[in-house]
Amino acid sequence: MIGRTHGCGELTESMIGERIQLKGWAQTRRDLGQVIFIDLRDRTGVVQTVYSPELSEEALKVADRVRTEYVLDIEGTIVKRDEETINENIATGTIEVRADRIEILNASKPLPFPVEEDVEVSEDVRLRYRYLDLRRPDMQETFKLRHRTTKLIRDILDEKSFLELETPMLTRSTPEGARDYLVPSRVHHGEFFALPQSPQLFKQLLMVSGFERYYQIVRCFRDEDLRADRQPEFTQVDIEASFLHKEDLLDMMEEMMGRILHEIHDVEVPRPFLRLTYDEAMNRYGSDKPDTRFGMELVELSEIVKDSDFKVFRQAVEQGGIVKGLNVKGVANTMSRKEIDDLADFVAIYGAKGLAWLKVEEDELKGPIAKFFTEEETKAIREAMDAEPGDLLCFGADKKQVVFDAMGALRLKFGKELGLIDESKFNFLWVTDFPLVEYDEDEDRYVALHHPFTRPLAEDMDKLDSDLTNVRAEAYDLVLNGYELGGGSQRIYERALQEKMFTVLGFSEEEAKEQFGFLMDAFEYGTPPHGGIALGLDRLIMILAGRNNLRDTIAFPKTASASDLLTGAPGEVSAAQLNELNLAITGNKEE
RNA sequence: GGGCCUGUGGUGUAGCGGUUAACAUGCCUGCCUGUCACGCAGGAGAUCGCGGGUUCGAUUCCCGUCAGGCCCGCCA
Repeated sequence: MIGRTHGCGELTESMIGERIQLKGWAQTRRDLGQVIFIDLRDRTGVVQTVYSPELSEEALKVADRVRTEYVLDIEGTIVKRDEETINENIATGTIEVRADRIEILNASKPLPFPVEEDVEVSEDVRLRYRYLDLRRPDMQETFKLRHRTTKLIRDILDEKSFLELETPMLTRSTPEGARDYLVPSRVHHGEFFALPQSPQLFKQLLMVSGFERYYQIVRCFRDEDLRADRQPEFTQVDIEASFLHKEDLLDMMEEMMGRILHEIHDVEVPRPFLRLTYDEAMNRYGSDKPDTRFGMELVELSEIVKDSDFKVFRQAVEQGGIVKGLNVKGVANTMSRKEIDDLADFVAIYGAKGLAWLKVEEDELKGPIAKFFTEEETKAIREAMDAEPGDLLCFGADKKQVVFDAMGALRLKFGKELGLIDESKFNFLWVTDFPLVEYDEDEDRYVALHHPFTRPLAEDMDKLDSDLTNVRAEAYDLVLNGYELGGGSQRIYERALQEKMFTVLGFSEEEAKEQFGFLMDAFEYGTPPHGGIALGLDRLIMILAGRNNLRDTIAFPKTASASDLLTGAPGEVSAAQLNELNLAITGNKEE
């Protein structure tokens, strides 16, 4: 078979008169009887091809049989279009290909949905025919963008002397963190591998090995429920370095992000990135991944209202909780009473028992709770919240976490609904000084907020015994437009400290040894100080591509219920396969 | 595990307690030499996701279930 001389989208006016050969898909066919137009598409773009008796009777006959998405091989000559037949909607609109030979390389059944951009098709149909969905030009663009981004990341890390090293997919299940995807071992009766949640332990071991700078663009697996920005298998840019100060690492990441934004969107990201401590982020935005593309920050009101007659506020503070306000500018008179009341249902999702509110008027605050506040309290609230007539003041009063979650979500909801978010912005920031651990009520013990290998902040080291919940971690999260793009930390590299950490987390000495002994053993052989970060590549691409769903950045993603509609995975396996693995399926689905 | 939304020709939608289930697009046939969302004429294509209930009668109302989506829990 003869090749092609050009891509459809590569043809330009400078090639007029050239004889060329193209291969691609019939995007549309316009049959006018004695002249037929076929828009031919390949991954480079689209060009109009023409068939008529003057060019070739035979080619016209073949073109007559062509249907949408037939695969074609054509030969012809590039000609300039007449002025009045120019199509400004396509890049090659000033020229066309007069074809004298056309061969149908393969036919296509009528499509389940059109291969075009901006056509709404239900998600299940798209996923069932993913190979057609991926043919759509906007999807092709997303994956070209993904390629360019990963190539740039590789180039940058290579420049900085990082080695790309691979780590196992079949590894050991560890109790901390997300639920593992398990793989039964045939050789070892009753034993299982786990697919990696991340290559965390291996990359640390590579530091022990003296590679000093490692990276990997690597698949990770977490058997947890999905979200728009969460898939059970996803790709991480995994980075680890020895002898590199935290500041140098963060700076390098900022440079990387800056270069990506420059390359992909020709945007210059201001550096250094904003930094917020975890406490600051929570207090100002009610989130550890704040979207800073708009203001509307939460306002601390606990002090002002702690002695007020409004029992809900007073008691919240008395019981160790907080009161936060949110000033929603200028909506007091545009929102109906029902719309305001419905906000209570919204915050209830996050565990809030209700939502107090006040409308700001010229000389008073109006609303069901207004009567509870003294003149001084009212004045203080107005000042603290920068209240102006027409504003709607919303209040959350409860345990800290409930207030943060509810008010943070409310802030985001209004930000989106009121159009306060500048979609052209790329707001990066670092969140630092996370708590090292948090208390897990279900497990009745402390669990690592990041993971158990995260180094406590040096100045908090002495609080590990006395004041554990106030020990901060030397950890940092990278946030972009309200998405957690990645996170990392400086690691523990001494056996004693690692052992201490496991003790704090409630591990017995035996358990720690059994599950992480290999790591602690390694620490005894000259382990360098090290730290690293992992970026969610799919999320980065999602934001860069202006999508709001991770599925659009993964070629073959899973549905919200973690199945693959294209292949039908997961599926049952034969009794023979189970036998070989010494496995038996017990019970019913319902149980 | 829980909450909410959606499910009607291939696709996207409309609809309503009683209809010949509507529209657009796609598909098929015919006509057409400058279209580009080609046009024109004709045609085929739907047990209204599935099961049960209420009712004289259900695509429509109710319950359950399945599938897809979003969210909470979970997850870094």
